[in-house]
Amino acid sequence: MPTGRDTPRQRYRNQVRNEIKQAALAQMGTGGAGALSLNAIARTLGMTGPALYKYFGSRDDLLTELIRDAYDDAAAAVRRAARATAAGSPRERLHALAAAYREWAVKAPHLYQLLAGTPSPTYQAPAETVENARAVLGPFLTVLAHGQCWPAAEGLRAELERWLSRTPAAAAWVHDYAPEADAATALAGTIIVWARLHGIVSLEVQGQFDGMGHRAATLLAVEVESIADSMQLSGSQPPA
Amino acid sequence: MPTGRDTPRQRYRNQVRNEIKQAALAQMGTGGAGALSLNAIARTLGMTGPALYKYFGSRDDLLTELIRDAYDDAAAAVRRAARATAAGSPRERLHALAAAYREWAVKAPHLYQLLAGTPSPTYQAPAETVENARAVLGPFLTVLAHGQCWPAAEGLRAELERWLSRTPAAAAWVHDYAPEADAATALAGTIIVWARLHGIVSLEVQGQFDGMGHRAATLLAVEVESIADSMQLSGSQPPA
DNA sequence: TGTACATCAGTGAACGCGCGTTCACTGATGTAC
DNA sequence: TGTACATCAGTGAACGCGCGTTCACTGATGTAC
Repeated sequence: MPTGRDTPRQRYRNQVRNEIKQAALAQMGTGGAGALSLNAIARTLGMTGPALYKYFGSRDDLLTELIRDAYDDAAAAVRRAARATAAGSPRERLHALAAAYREWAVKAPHLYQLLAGTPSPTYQAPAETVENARAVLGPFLTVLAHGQCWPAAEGLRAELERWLSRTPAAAAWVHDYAPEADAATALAGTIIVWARLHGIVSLEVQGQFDGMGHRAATLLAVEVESIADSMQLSGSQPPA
Repeated sequence: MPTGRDTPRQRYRNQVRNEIKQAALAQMGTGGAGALSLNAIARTLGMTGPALYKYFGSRDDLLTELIRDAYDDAAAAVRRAARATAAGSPRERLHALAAAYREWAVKAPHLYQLLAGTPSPTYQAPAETVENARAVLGPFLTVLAHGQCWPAAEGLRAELERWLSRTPAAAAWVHDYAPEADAATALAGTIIVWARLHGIVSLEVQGQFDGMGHRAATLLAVEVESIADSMQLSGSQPPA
């Protein structure tokens, strides 16, 4: 379907670009980190290796774009959950955001590995990455803006408060997503949720829970409920 | 120093084996997962590639041994902390175990990546791995044997209880480390601690906290204190 | 509508590279008598 | 103590492989008049 001023050639070009990316992800699915080979991708698309250079400047360019896409995709999934629960209680929303993040990762494990793992020996991630990660965590700030700090977390909160006062870009980010909140408290909660999410999801995606008798979703719900209790979020836990 | 019946040749052999492993780890430090090259290792030791085949059957054999060593090392670090705090309160001991695990990982990030990440495209981990992971987590079971389950975690506990009754090997493992305890409760707590530890440590080791204004140790202490509160462990938090 | 020209996707050959692994060998170290 | 033999660490050449990337090219698609 032509959109506006896209010429047929451009549409074809975009289509092939997407096929290349798709093949690249599939290939990383079986083989992990550094298993991305331009020649192998070309082969699965019925092309020869050099043809890919019409679409991407180099192997690293392709990798960079895949990582950017993955961040965008994750951020979109979280944002979607935030919109879908806009009318819910903070506690419900936190459960929804965390579940959305986990489900996104489980559905697209190759993408998750791209964000979570060190992708490749030689590859150096672009600085842009920080921005992208912030977009994923933003909605958590919004929800946790309704939370209180608790005694054991005061030390963490204090470190973050000092940092925010020294780092305008970070303060602006928090303010964007949680304008009314105590920034350091919302950020402390977000970091905790982030670490808990990452711990559970990365263990699950790497199959380390396979030999254990619990579901990752159950574990995640316990952990989200725990932080919601600590921060005294209002609302009740949604049914599983 | 010759130990018993070690001939000089065997001592030399062991020494070179260790030098190879050491070089392998250093190489994985700069380059991550699949960056392990026999030829490169040999070069740094002033040898030629084929010489390594006198010490290891193949590249995969070397990798397998490195992973086994890493697990042993991690387990030893945690065990050491458990012994050093044997007289302490459960809460103090839990902080000590978690801190020991994190410090081990931070001091030897290459080793940690070996346990945590998917090591290499082609490499398949041996089944032995589950045993090794259990040795690392064992001391946590012992300490958390003093904990209570809390309402939000009942669902997780129930899943684990069902699994333990179906899986004698797992039940035996828990019983070894926590003979007096409610096995499912101790295990639920251990899995939560494991996931929190892994989340924090892997984010730290991958440098994802670098752009943020808190120390990982502070975050870990908050998280350990949180689980200690949830499980009503006795004792007070040791000073940082 | 038809013709001349420009664009550009894709090919095939070639480059240099490093890899894991094998093999027959050299030469030093250790052992048996 | 000296000699004959076995062990074994390490070498150097060679194998086949796949990689990223370059280059000059062909041929189809699109554009301008």
